[in-house]
Amino acid sequence: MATIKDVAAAAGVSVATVSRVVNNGPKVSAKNRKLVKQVMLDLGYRPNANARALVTQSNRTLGLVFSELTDPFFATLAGGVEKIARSNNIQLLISNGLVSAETEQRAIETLLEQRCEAIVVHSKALSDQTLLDYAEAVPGLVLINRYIPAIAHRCVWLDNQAGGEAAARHLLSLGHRNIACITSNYDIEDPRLRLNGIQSALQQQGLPFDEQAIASAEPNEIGGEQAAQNLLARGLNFTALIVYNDAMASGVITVLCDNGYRVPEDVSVVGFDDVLLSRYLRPKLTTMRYPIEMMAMEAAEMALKLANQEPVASLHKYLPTLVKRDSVAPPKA
Amino acid sequence: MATIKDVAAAAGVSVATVSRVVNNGPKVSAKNRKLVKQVMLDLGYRPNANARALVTQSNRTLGLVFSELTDPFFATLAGGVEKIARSNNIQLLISNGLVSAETEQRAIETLLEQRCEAIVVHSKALSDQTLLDYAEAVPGLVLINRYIPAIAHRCVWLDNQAGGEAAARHLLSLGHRNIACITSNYDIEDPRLRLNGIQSALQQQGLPFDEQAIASAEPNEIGGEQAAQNLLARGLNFTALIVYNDAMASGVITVLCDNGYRVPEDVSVVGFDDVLLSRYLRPKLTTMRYPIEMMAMEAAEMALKLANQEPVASLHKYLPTLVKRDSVAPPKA
DNA sequence: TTGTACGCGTTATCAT
DNA sequence: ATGATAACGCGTACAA
Repeated sequence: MATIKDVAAAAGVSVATVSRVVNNGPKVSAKNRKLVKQVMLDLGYRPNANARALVTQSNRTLGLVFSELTDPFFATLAGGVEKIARSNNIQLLISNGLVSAETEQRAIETLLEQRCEAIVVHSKALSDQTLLDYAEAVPGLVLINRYIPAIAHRCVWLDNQAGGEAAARHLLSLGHRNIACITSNYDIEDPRLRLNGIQSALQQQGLPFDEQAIASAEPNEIGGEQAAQNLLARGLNFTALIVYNDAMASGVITVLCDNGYRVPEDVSVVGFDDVLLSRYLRPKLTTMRYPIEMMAMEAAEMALKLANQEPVASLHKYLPTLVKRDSVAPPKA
Repeated sequence: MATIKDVAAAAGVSVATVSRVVNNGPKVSAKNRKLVKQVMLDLGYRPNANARALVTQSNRTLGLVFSELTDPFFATLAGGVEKIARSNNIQLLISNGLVSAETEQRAIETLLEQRCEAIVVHSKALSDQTLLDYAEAVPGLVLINRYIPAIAHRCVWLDNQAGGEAAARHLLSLGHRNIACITSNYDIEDPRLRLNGIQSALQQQGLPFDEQAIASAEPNEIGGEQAAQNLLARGLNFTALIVYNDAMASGVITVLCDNGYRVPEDVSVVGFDDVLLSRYLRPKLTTMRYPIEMMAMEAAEMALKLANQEPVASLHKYLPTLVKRDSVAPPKA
């Protein structure tokens, strides 16, 4: 590919002049400017972003560490980050952290080697300390879906406990007293926090929280089916089900229907995330909205600001909100 | 951030030696190798990928031009590309082409400035000629979901016409004679080709293709709802519906049910794409599977090979296959 | 085994 | 207004 030297030679000017017209620099004669532009076109010249990054010490690139593009939740997250990158004319570099601490770390390292100015990290496997170290070393690094008090202003996170509590409260207010839970078996804090929230809402009503009424599985449709089957097999009496996420809820509803339970007449179901899917399900899913796109956009904006030495707010906590649709009803008398 | 010089100085060796240990070069004493590695850790040294790209003339980066991460179809596409990039230890650079020719072109240009060795392009707006020019200029560029005969070996595409035909054939074989269509109003060739396929299947049975039985709208759930309403409003008799994609089909089913039609007892519905959603719908959607992830993976692999001067097969055409689920049944007698 | 020095494509400084 | 030229951080041929 043609370099700036080639252009300079072909146009009979110096590289300095070419550089000026490339960057719309001020001091260059109209005649030369036109000439150089023509030569650039003829040669198919495109400035080399790598060389440029080297000398300017900034490559206008935003890195994103996260796991699965195929998962609608993460796709929405990535979409939010991409929007901000685009509107700022910044390139988006994506690095997959999968689920293990090792790959997450390697993903961050790769981004650092690329000298991304800003980085948005979704990490569940890395320790607080490791993340703290990175945050200290990289000004433009922000955490999404994770809260570490020492760097609270660099974290964009959701109050999972409040979410669990709100879901349970809603059911309680309708009169439900036998509430079962289906949760994720991933060893991260999100499921625990949501469960805590549920428990807390129950306790405030003086109701017990039966450990037997909790089933866990992989946080996807299949997992939802399995967990629902396990729950049914225990022969419990429940009129409502709080499910870890919408994907699981979908599987849950399927199993419920297959076993002759009507949703919501016999069993109410509440999901979590408010992923696109929840609007397509029948009945349409009542769920806790996880404003992940908005959060991702804020995270990206913060990362850009921080990379640019600009200040950011000190708290970026989001609250899930209840989206009432058709999968919840009062319990039968 | 520490440079190779800093490390060299701190370790009391030359930059050449440091470079050797960084790249696991052969000729360096065990003592020095260990020493340098330690110093790198102490200083938090990370090789600068930009500088490296400059001198090696390759930056191990794969670019992807496409539109909407949030759309499950495109997310799956991106996921496929990402998989290949990851397994080859290559960075993924994402550039949004939105829908316009101008932005698509700018997206490609940006990727070229980054000197991506390989590029996968999903373009609907750019002209054949423009794409041809890029393909000629960039050896590692491949097109996905687009077929340009002159560079057939650089295209990974789906036979949309065959898809439409197969969908129609399936319904015909079940005895349906009144088939209506809901299509996308985007001005790209895919909807036209699918319609052609349907028409062809009908003609082979000596059946007419009623232009009145076609409704078009935006290719999403809302569009599906609108198109279905329009179709119903025309008071046509149809026992089956071929819909442009699964998202639209979802809206279609909703409207159908709301109007007292049962799916599939009263009306059969066939979707297109076999997006995750289709398995969650009730009834589960019968649809034409668009093997987009596989196609994306092949496109990415091809791009990498071509960038590496390796040969690739001459044809990469995919056929949509029928996925029978629960939204299709024979017409009532 | 180790070090020196050049070049990769740019930008930016300083003369002219 | 224009042109040399010194960085930027790194890989590597060549010399030692």
